[in-house]
Order: sequence, then C-alpha cells, then structure tokens
Amino acid sequence: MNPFSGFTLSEGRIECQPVYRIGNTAVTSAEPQPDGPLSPVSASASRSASAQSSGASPRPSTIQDVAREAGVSRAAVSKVIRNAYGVSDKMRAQVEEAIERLGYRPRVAARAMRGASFTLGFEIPQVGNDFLTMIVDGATEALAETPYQMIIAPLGRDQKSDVAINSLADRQVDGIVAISPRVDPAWLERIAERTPVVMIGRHDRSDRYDTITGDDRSGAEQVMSHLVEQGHRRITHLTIHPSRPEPPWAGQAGDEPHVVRTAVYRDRMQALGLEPSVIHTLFDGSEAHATTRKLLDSPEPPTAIFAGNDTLAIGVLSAIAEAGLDERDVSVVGYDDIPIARHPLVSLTSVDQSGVLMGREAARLLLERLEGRTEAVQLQIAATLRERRSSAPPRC
Amino acid sequence: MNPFSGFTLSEGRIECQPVYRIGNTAVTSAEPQPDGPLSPVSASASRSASAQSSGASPRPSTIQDVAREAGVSRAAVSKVIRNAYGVSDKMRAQVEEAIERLGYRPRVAARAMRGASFTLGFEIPQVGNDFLTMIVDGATEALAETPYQMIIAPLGRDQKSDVAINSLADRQVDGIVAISPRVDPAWLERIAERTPVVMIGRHDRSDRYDTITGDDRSGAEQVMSHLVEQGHRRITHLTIHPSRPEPPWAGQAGDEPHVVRTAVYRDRMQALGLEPSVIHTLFDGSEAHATTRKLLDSPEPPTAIFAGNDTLAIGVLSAIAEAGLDERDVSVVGYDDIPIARHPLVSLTSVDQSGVLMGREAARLLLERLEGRTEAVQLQIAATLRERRSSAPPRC
DNA sequence: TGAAGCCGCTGAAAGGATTCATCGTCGGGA
DNA sequence: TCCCGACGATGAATCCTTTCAGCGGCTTCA
Repeated sequence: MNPFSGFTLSEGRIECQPVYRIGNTAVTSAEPQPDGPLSPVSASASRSASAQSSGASPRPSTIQDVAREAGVSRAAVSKVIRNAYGVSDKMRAQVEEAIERLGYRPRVAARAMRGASFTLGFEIPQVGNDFLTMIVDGATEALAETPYQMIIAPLGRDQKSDVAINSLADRQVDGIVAISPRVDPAWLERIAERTPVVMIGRHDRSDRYDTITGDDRSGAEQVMSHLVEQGHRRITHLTIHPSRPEPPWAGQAGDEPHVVRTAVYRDRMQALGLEPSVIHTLFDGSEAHATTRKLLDSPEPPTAIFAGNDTLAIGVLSAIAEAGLDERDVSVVGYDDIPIARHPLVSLTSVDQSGVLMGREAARLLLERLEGRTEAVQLQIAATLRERRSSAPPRC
Repeated sequence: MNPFSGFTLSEGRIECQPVYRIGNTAVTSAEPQPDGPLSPVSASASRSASAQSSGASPRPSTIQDVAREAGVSRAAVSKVIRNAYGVSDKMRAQVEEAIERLGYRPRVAARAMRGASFTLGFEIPQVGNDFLTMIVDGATEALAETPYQMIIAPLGRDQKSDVAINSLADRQVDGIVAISPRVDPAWLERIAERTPVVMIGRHDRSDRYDTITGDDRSGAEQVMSHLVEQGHRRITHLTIHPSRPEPPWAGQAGDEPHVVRTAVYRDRMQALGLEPSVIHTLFDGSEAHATTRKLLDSPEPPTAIFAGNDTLAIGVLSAIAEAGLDERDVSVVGYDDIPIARHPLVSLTSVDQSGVLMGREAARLLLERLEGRTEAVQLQIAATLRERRSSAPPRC
C-alpha cells in the first residue's frame, strides 16, 4: 500500500455531547463504491457531478477569458498580473478592467506549475501551544504587505514533523518554516535544496537552511541563578521526553532547545554540589500536572521547579494550587513567556525569548532567500528572565 | 494597481530585542531590479538560479520517471497512486517499487489542475484564540486517517475573512471551514458552488453550505440563570465590537454568536426589570482588561460580568485581580470553556460548547460532501454551563 | 537611407498529473 | 477453431499559467 492511496471514512458518528442534525442524514454515496474503499477519484467525480446538478455554476474565468475580454494575448495578461516588464499603460488599464469585470483570480495551482505559489508554509508541531502562536503572529505581521500567503500545516496526532514538511513541499510552497522538528538535518537539507527553509529552535548549523534560535544557554543560566539567589537548593527540572529512539543525528548536528536547557540545569546543579533531578513528561501540560502531584507527595519535595517550557509550568502550577500550596512552598519558573504567564492570577516567572520576533525574522529570512540570498544565516534571539510572583524565596 | 502584483520588502530590520546575526548580511540582489519594484518574477528567477549554482539539485522525479522505471504508462502509475479501478497486483507492485526507489512524491499543484488537491482549508480569524484551537484539534483528529491535509490560513492584521477564504479557494482546496467570519452569505454561497464549505458559528442557514453552531441561546440563558440565582442584579455584559459598518446582510441571514448571546442578556435583564449594560471591546483581551478597570472604578460597579467569550473573560479576571478583588466582589462568567478556564488558578465559570466536537464534525461534513452529499446540513452543538470558582454570590 | 536597437506585444511550448476513448490480450464458451 | 466479453493497459487530450523566442514598428545613429 503506497502512502497516497486508500482511506475510508471511519463509520459512525461519536456523540459525546448532543448534536442536533438538521437537514438530510442520508449520505448520497454511502453504499460501498464499486472500486472498493472510497478513493479520491470517486470523491472528485461525484463532486463535479454535484456541482453540475446544483446548476448555474459557470466555470471560473481563466487568463484566457481575460485576454479575450481585453483583446490581448494570454501572455500579456500574465505580464500585467505579475507586474512584469514591457507593458504599456493602455494595455495595463484594459487588462485590469477586464480582470475586474470578470472577477478573475489566478489559479495558484497553475501558477505553481511554472512560477511561484506565493505561499509560505509553517510546520507547527502543536496548534494549541502559545509559544508557537506567538511565532505565527510575528510572521503574519511581517507578511502583511507582501503577496505571500501563510499557510500552517498542523501535525496530526502521533504524526512526525517530516510528514507535515513533506506535505508543504508537495504543495510547492515558496518557503518553509519548521519549528524545532525532530527531523534528520540531512533530510532537511535535501528539502532546502529546492525550497528555502528556516528552522526555528534547534541549535543546528547548516549551509543550506537558515536557523533561528533563542539563547537557551543564557536563558537557563538566568533561571538557575535566579532560583539559587532566592535560596533554593532542592530544584527539580521538568522537561519533555527526549526523542525515542535516540535519533542518529542527535548531539552531532545540534541540540533541541529543551536538551540545552536541561544540560545547563545539570551543570549548574553539579557545580553547586547539588543532586540534579530531571523528570520527563509528555509535551502537553496534563502529565506535568500528574507528575507534580506525585512530586509534592514525596518525602522531600523540591522547593522549586524549573519547567522546560510554559505549557509544562502551567500544568505544574495547577497541581500546586490544587494541593493548596503556593509559591512560598514551591516556586515555579517556565520558559517562553507566553501571554498567560503575565496574567496576575498566574504570574509565572519565565524566560522571554520573544516568539513574535522569531516569527517576524523567520518570515524575513524567507523573503530574503526569495530575493536571491544564497548563503545560510543563523540568528540568535536574546533571552530575558521575567521575574514574577511564581518564584519566591523558600519558606525554610 | 491590481491586487496580485507589486510589493517591496520593508527595508530595515526592527530590533526591539537583540538579534545576533551570524552568516552573511549582504543580500545578493539588494540593488533595485531593472523592472522597478521587486516582483515575483525576479524572485523566482533568482531562486532557480541559486538552486543551480548551489549545484547537485537533481530535479524531483515525476510520474513520467516512475512510469519509465516501472515499465508502464503514466496513466497506469496515476491509477496506482489513486488506488483506482483496474490495476493488477503485479503492476501495482512494480509501480510501488519504482515509487519507492525514486522517492517520488506527486506534485499537489499538478494534481489540483485536474483532480483534487487533497487539502482542506481552515480560515482562522485569530490564531491565538484557544477556542479556535480546539476546533482545529478536533478536525486534525478527524482527518488523521484520510489522505487529506489540513492547512490553516490565518488572518493578517486588519485582514478580512474574505481575503483568507479567497486565498484558500485560489489554492483549490477541496473544502473550506470558515469560522464565524463576517462575510456576505451570498458571497459565501458563490464560493460554496465550487468548493464545499462548512461555516462554524454564525446562525446562518443556507442551501449551499453546511453550518455548525453552538446553542448560543441556551448557553446564554444558562449563564443568566446562574448569575441571577446567585443573587446578582448589577450584571454587565462585555462583548466584542459588532461589525462596522453594519453589514447589509446582518440580522437577515442569521446572527453571529456574540450577537445572540448579547440579545439573550438584554432580554433576561429586561424581563427582570433590570437595566442592561453592554460594553463593546476589541476581540483580544487587552481592551477588556482596561475597560474592566474603568468599570471597577465607577461609582456603582457591577457585581457580575458576563463576558462574550473566554478570551475577554480572562482579560476581565486580570483587571479584577490587579485591583485586589476577587469573585466575591465581582463574579465573572465566560463562554467557550477554553482549556485554561479549568486551571485552578483561573477557575473560570464558562459555557462549554465543545470546540473539539465542532472541529471534528466540520471535518466530517466536508468529507461527506466530498463523498457526494449535495443537500445542506445544519448541526447544533449543545451548550453546558461549567460552574467554577469565578462566579459566586455577591457580598452584599 | 540603411543598420542597429529597443519597445510592446504575440504565439507556442512547457510544466505534471488526471481522465477518456481506445486498444490489446486472455480466458471461456460455442 | 472462432468469437465475445472482461480485464488491463495505453496514448492523447486537458487543466491554467508562465516563459521564451520572435516579430513588426519605431527611433536613433552613422
């Protein structure tokens, strides 16, 4: 079975909450198709049929129609659209009027076949993650005045980054932003041969793609200094699971941000003669919550928890609050400084590495590449600790 | 100037936070292009040139290459890929082996020209909004086993929904999910003639596109009953600005969720002989925060605030916390039940309308359409009040 | 006045996958 | 042995846009 074919609708509608359906319930072609599992063919076939049956759907106008309407050639219209060289004012006016009259819109698929798709793709490992959202926001802003449209390919459950990146490449996006994905650098370089790539997060260095990283070393140092100065000695570090199995490129090509932060934690603890304690959880806050509860019940709970990112820190905070404790019992520091960290009810100490700036710069780097830059660039964004209420000197 | 042409990179790099740039700074083609402002042409031209200069970039293999490799015709390969009718096991094996050997991936743009793009587009008015995130999560899940890839088109700053929807249509997505956009229903129907559309949120009813709504009436009723039962009388309603100027289709075609919630609020207040007080703010929480501060300083502040959605409610809560007050002073109820509402530090009473379910159903409805359904469907998702700490009986 | 060069525009080819009409082959029944 | 139908595979047409080579007409300069 090749990866592009064959799928079936999972049958049955799961209703965990009442859904009222108005309108038809019967699906026209619900009975098994003659050629086995529902395939894209039958889907597109029946779709076009339905478009006809619902009637009065004039096919959208093409560049040919515009050319006819304006009394010029297809190529001339194309040049007007692309703002290319060699178009008289008169012709431009005629063509633009014709475009207006027909409501013509260039088909991106057709453009992509020869030229550009004017699309920049963002691979986002976790849609709900606020740090990633900041990156998207920054990029959106940077692309506002350009003809480029951003599209986001979210990762499905248990999906690997490379699926989404491939999917973007298949769509012939003009550039790709990949956010700290666990993919083979060599593979990514192969993608980058054809499509400009900016990779955010990992401390990679490549001649083929650009990278943007936060200063994870400095950020983590600041966290540790802050906690130690406050008098904490029993500090636990909570972070996400490392890649399993250990990818062959790990360590060699550059480390993921979380790995760097963890390394700094270990170093600082050992330098102080303290026992490092690192706990790995899933990336969403739920497991961080459960883990923290257990931690609080342990005979000698930590007085401070350094969470690898804010999502984890939020989960940690919820466990602490549920246990009726506060920052005087257990201090918490996160990483990323997502918007909710600033909220007075949360007030989470965190490291600001300006996701918005990262997103903006990522978009810029892609635009530069499209403009012609060929050498790789590495950007590093400074990290700044934002001290808030969640970290305080321990009681005893 | 037509809308598809002409852009320039905004010059100068704004650095509000230190950015360290490693690697080249000079951009190859920074000098003005011969044909005026940098146009997509030159961009793609220089790009391909750079690809050549960096060398060793064999053009990606096509269906033709696979056909040659497997010793069959192009059409045969196409049929294998699409899992279509009339392929012998032997040929399938040969072709799949050839695909494997060449690392062939079908170009989506080319497929879209005749067949399907296997892409479903989501128009998301606000990337950071957690309710919308829940919808995306639900849809991701529903699409996991299908060959369809989801792409998200986020709205740029000050961008209208129709820009993003058009952009998705231009990319020939096979289906569109639009989330409560302020667009003309007639316009949306025109889009829906060619591409299946599911619209989430607005209480529309169309023969051409499907709709999914929450039960905003019931949800708002539950909120008001809850607050009134707790003894609140001075209840202020905070909601987002209505569309300005008033769109010509307002009220006629169906209302936006926020408008329905506000209407219920007004009705209930008036039925109780109380003075309704509605305040409009921007959709992001920041203005809600400022507005609430002012409200708290007023001579007779409300004892409860019913926020039109959770994002606003979070902003309200932050103002209340900053003022050193709590739920006994001012109760807060939101709408959507986003994940952070459950957090013990926030504990926001809210209306759960299951965004995840909405997203899942939206994806399903599109798949049904692609399967052949032609009649429109309306789904309504039940609303359930989740009572939490943020709403409590007033002090006096 | 002739040659050269530029300008504005045009026709045709290219790009990759799908689909339709068509063709060849093989097995089985008469 | 012959014919027919079913099955499998094929070539060509198609989708829409961009790009390239080229073509008149005009200007400029020798």
